[in-house]
Amino acid sequence: MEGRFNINPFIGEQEENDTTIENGSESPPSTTFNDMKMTSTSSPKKRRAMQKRVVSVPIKDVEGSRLKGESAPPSDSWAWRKYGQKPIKGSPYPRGYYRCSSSKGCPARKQVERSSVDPTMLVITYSCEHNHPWPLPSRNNHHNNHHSSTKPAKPDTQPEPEPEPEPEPEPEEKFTDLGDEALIMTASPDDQFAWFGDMETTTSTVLESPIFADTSRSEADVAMFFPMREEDESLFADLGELPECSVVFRHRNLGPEVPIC
DNA sequence: CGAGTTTGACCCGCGC
DNA sequence: GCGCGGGTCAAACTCG
Repeated sequence: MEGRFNINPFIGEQEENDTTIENGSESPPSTTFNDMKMTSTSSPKKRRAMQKRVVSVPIKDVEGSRLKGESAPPSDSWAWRKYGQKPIKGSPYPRGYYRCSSSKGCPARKQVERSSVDPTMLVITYSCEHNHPWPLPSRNNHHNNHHSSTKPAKPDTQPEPEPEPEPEPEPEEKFTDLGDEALIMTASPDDQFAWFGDMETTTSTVLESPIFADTSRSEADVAMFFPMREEDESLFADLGELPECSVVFRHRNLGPEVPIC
């Protein structure tokens, strides 16, 4: 685990605009850059609905993964390609923009910046088109294991932890049942998602999400998203607060992986 | 040579 | 209508 700090993109979420899209009923986005532009997070109006998840991670943990520089990306299982960086007003730290490079059409993106409030925390915002399922880290993505794509080179940029899965052709259907907002990702513990449990248990990851704030989420709700075995339950006991847009890790033998965006 | 990073410019939405 | 700020593009550069 050393070199890899896994930040869970599916934790903590913040939806900005879900009004435009309803379950993919909207015409399929061409997912082109132009499109993405429209989806940028700041404008809710015309921008394509994007699911956002904000994750705060103790930078320390990240650093741990980065043996060398202070910004070596916590290698997660996915490849992220940095496509921009900008100084953010009000924050002494720049924000890095990453795009999923694990697969071609991967719509997932993430923004990494150090919290201006708490410099020891790294705030990672994951975004994905509403229509798209969160990249599902399939077992096939092992290549990510060697955090390949992301070059370990970057010395002081931000970390990039995110599982970027392979964009499936028509994933929407998968989530339809789960609900537009529900993000359920399943993966075996030994898979890329292992980081999830790892992260939660070994790091004091802070989940920031409106949903969290809103304690209205009952355990029952959580249960819905975290159907797991007892052992798992205990493992994720602390995760009970995961928001609907979260990831559900299911053992392979328990059922198919179902990512929900 | 390919993949990823860096950096400046451009575009778009929002607030005043 | 204008300016600001955020987000993305794209060319150039670096590294394995």
